[in-house]
Amino acid sequence: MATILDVARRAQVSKTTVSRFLNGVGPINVGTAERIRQAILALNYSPSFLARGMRTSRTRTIGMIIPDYSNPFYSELLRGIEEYARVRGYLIHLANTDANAFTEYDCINEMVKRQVDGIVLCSYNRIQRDIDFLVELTAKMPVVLMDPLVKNEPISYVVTDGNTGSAEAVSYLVSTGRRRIGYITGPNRLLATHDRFEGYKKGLADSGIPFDGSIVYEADFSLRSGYQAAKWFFQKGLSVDALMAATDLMAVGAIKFFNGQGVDIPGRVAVVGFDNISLCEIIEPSLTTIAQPISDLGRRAAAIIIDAIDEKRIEKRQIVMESRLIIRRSTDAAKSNTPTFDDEAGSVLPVERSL
Amino acid sequence: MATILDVARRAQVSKTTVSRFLNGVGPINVGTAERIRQAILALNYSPSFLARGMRTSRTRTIGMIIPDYSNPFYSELLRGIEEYARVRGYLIHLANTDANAFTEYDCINEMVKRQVDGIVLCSYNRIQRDIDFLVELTAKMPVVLMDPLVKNEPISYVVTDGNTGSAEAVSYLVSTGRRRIGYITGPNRLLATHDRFEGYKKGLADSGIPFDGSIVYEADFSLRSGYQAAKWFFQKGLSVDALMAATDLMAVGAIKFFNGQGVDIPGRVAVVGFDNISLCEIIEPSLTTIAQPISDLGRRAAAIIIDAIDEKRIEKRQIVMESRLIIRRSTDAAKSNTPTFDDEAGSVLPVERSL
DNA sequence: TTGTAGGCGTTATCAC
DNA sequence: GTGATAACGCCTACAA
Repeated sequence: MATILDVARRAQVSKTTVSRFLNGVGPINVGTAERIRQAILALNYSPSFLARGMRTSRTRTIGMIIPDYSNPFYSELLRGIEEYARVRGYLIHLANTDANAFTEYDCINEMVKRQVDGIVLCSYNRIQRDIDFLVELTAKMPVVLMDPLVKNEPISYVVTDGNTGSAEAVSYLVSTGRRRIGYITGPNRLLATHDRFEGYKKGLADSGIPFDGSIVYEADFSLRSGYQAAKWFFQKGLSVDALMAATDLMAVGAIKFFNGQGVDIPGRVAVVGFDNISLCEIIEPSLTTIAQPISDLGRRAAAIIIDAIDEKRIEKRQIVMESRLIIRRSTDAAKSNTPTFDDEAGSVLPVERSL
Repeated sequence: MATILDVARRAQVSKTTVSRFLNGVGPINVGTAERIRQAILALNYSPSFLARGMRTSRTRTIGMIIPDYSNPFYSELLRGIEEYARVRGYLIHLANTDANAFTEYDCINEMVKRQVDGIVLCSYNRIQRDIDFLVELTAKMPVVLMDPLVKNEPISYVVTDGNTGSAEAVSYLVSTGRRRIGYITGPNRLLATHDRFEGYKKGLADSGIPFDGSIVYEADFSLRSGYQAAKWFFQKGLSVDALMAATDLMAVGAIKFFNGQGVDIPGRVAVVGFDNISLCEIIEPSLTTIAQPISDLGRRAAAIIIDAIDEKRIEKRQIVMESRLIIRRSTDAAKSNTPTFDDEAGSVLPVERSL
């Protein structure tokens, strides 16, 4: 590989000048610039990321840590991040934690050792020691969470408002005549879980329906756990006429169970998910859901990190995106099961708050 | 961050000795070693990847290039690669090409510039100029393809034998009384496509059924294209009693269409996919498929690269894994739609051939 | 068994 | 406008 020195020699200048040319700093004689350009072309030169990184301690790399490859939500998020990052000259380091707290810790450390410029963390891990660790980390490099962890901590995040959407979904269900609305919640330690659950309760309150903890099941976001949740409701006599789940994956699991038992959806029970992953249009009945602008979340997370680096200000930003109810067949028998093959749902206005 | 010099000073030795200690080369006095160990611990030192990379031109990074985030096949493959790589101290650089040849080329170049130690390429791109480019690349660093591109080129690959499995599936369909078996093929330029298609033809021949090109539809591996394929068959009068697709995603698309039209599966038409992604158990009817050991493919690809680096021999390896027919409801009404929540299908014996 | 010294390819700080 | 020169943190002959 050609080095900057090779270019310098060929253009008959010093490496300093070539470096200046490359980084666009300081004035350069137009003729000189042209000679350098030629030399670079002729030698097919491209600067060494390693050497650059060593000098600048910037690697043009973003670390992304996710808990579960099998959830298409993360694939979609990844897409948003990776596409945006690449356009701006960044590459992604990807690692999976299997929702394990120790692995998560290891992954973060590995990324830090690799000197990534920033980290997008989809954490499943929520004890105070880890929060402290993250706050400390945030002081050293941009970190963006895809779950707001704990309120009032000075950490950037990009999330979807799960409260409003969930409340809206409840109202919608009530408007279609449902009264006993069960809920499949996620891991209790996640704030996103709380948000959505609170929205569900708020929706009930808005409709004057008393909250009933006996029709709430705690699952773990996985398809399997959704399946088991549905089984639990079923074995209890299926006293609900609607079921909301904190994620699509769990809702799909529930539908699988109900389908297997011949429970009519939406006739006997309506089902509502959260996320709007592509699975919603594949499962039958197609799944009504509270849509997150998933790849947009990713793009914004990447933007926060890259802006922070490029503009050298590590300022915390907390972005809350709006959700949107998408009605499909699992709550409305008049809807079709046919996929639309649409691209991502239209734009939503984010609510942002700077720290 | 502490440097090797800090450690050296604290342990009262030279950087050389610390370096030796770190890399386990040359003899070191046991007492000295202990002092170094302490110093490293006390300073929370860890070597700079950048500096190391510069000296050794190794980054402990593997580049992975995939064509499509929305296909769970790649998520699963990624999982295999990433898990295996991490255990051996490697991290993944991930990039998506959207099945675009130019993007693919750019991605490869970006990875090379980043000095990844090897590349796992899921290519969608097959013109000779690119093959030459890859052969050339292979001389410089380990490259593993997940599609054998062109036969007889000295490039490593890890693939599943699509021929045998497809033939087997045809025999199976015939054994259940099917005679008119249509086929949804993939992009013509991919060898994996050919492989599976040839297997299909072989299966027909084995059963004494004449091949009929008029019931073959060329699609592009996407769900949408499978949907359209089914529509095409349907509009032609649905003269087939079975339909095989070169990927699960296309088969799922086809099922979606048939379900929408009220076409009975498997009664009116049986459907068979290829891959065994988790979607097979989510779609209804659940999808009979020719299973690839997906995450195993990933692990082996990663192993080839890491072995090549660690053992410093860039030897080409071509691994062909066996597939396995999994019968579900889309071909057999007696089967259930219930997901098994099994982990990956049992082990299969790979056939390997070294160059 | 350990230390000295040089260089990997950049960028940054000075001078000129 | 341009060029020496000194780091950045590590590995590796070569010496001792």
